[in-house]
Amino acid sequence: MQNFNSISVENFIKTIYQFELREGKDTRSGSIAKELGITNAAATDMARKLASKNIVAYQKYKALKLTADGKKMALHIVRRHRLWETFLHQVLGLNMHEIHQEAELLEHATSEFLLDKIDAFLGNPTTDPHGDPIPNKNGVIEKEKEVLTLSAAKVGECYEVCRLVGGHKEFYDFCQANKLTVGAFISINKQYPHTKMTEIEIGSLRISLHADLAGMIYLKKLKKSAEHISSTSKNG
Amino acid sequence: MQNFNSISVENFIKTIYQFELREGKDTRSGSIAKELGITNAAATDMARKLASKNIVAYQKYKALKLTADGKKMALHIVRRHRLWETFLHQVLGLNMHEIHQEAELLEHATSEFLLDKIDAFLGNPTTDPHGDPIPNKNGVIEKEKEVLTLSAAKVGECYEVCRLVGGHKEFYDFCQANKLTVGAFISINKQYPHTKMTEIEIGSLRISLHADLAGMIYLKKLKKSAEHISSTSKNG
DNA sequence: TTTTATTTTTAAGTAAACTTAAATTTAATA
DNA sequence: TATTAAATTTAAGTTTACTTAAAAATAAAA
Ligand SMILES: [Mn+2]
Ligand SMILES: [Mn+2]
Ligand SMILES: [Mn+2]
Ligand SMILES: [Mn+2]
Repeated sequence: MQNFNSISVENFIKTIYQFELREGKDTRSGSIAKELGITNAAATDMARKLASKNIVAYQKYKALKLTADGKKMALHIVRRHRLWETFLHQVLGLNMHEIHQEAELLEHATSEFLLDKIDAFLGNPTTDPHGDPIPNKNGVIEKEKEVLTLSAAKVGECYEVCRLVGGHKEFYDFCQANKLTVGAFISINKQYPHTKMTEIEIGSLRISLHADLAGMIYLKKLKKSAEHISSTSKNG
Repeated sequence: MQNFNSISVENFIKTIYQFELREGKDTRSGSIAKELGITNAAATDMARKLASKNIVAYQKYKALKLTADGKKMALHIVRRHRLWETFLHQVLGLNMHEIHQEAELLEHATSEFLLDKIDAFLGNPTTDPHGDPIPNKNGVIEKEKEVLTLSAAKVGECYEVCRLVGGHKEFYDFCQANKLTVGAFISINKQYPHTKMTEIEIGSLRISLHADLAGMIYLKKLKKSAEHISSTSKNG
């Protein structure tokens, strides 16, 4: 494609891409800086530099946006990240948090050649262990399905957990401890809008989650009945 | 152990370590610079910097030497490199040259945690696919066996190929094309000291190699007879 | 042992990726 | 709307890992 980008540049581009998608996150330079653990000044410098290379569409004081080129780059990095996550999970058995951490480094040290080998070895997977879609070799990614979070789910309905969008250890520890894994089946017992709590049932467990956590758990509605569900859970 | 070293520092330390071992290679700053593709001036800078951190024992105009600390660091990098090579070969089926290239990058992006997982997955291997020993977790490496190269082998004797010390694609391509793999059995037909050629027999093949290549192929003497050998070759 | 060639070091400078501190702009609030 | 607060940008400076060019030291050749 073009010459090679540094780790700092790759992380910067990837972060903008991810923040553009996730609601509740903006792509102002300050937010990107905070996520990357650098100062606002450094983020501005980087934004200006990438703008000169037509990777970022930069306007002073405005939110950062990727150009078409930038987005394509981001998708290639995301592909490396998610294929590594899938590989580390399936082959070496690392857990949700561990795969993320390791992939964060490996994504910057992986040739196209090696990536193809990993992809083929895994049988060209389309989602990673967190339920996130893996862009294909051309940078094409399955567009976000009409998903809803646990916070927005309807009382009485049954759902399948299809995505865990966290990133931090504590979140995944909580999910694992409560059998909230991708593919798990749950039903909604009650919503408490004022306190922002959701009470769910998973297997024989009944747990209450605050929106801070529930908003990171994405669901897919099921047709099946609740009774049927409890006996066919994929995970657990 | 200590804070983290950059990729440049890791490659520098590793190169000194490897050049210290390989005969025909010296560790003068110019040699290291050439190997790393940097200028002599840059190598001198790095040597002085690492000397200030007690990683390199540096004296002006003298060959570079690692301190005890430096050697320990080098062994940890070598461990990462060789475990990755083994993993890529055994799990993803990459060839001799490919594993080296990829490991050259991955070795700098691998946590102790992940390395332990890889090590355990492989069953704590002690040699990599090139026949090179893998240092253990504490940086202890099996000391070089009394090995001889193909150039120095005796006519009429039988040997097992135990190490391919090349590094460049063409060498490995040549070896693979001629069934010269680690574990292969060969016998020496003739030595031509003046032209520095060695004629060997491997299976039904009879090939002649110049010392430039033959010097990179290490052998272990066998007790078995040549007849027995041809029917029990591990590789091929 | 001179002279010459090679190697190494020093000096000065660059680019990337940061930092802190001050100036500017935008957003929020009284 | 005027004032204050928060975010962003600019300016200036640092560290790392290089570079080129000149000076100094070592090694090789005459
Ligand atoms: Mn990363
Ligand atoms: Mn993921
Ligand atoms: Mn390397
Ligand atoms: Mn090797």
